[in-house]
Amino acid sequence: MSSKSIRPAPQPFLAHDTRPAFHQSTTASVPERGSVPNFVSTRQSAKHKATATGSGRKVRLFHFLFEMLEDPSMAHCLSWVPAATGVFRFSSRNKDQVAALWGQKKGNKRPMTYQKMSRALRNYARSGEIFKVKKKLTYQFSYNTLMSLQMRYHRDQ
DNA sequence: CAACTCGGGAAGGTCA
DNA sequence: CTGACCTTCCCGAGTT
Repeated sequence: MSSKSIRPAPQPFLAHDTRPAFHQSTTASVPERGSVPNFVSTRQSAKHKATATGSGRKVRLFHFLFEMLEDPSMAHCLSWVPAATGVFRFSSRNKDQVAALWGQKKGNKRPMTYQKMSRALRNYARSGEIFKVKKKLTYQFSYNTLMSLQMRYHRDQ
């Protein structure tokens, strides 16, 4: 012991019964036949400056996932879990689609898969951005992460 | 039993 | 060069 993790272990903020108050999933049997998201062209503009107001960092995986979650056309891949703040779940069938898009955005050599992407997701538990919830293919943004994500999203929109 | 999902250790890459 | 942040591999274990 000692010399390991002196931190109080980050924790997810209680999943259940918190008011949604955010989205409002238009849950109504999402047609499984997805296709291509609306944006697609996520090319990187040579060099991203944005050294203005202290922003201008590389896009992180959780930023990307949040944007996917806000895009209705991606509902067949992942979506918010109703009545649970910051909780989202991947579609068992199309989870690799999200991963593939992430991989393309990053310009990886080999195609990204859910397996590999979830490895990165697991590391988020250590840094406290996202936690795994006991349900299959389900994760939860930490409260702080969710808040900053919403601010960035509405600001950059 | 097979297919999936989950959890990490470990090493490799990219970039500011 | 260094650290942050993944990416890729791999394998064991628990579920479905």
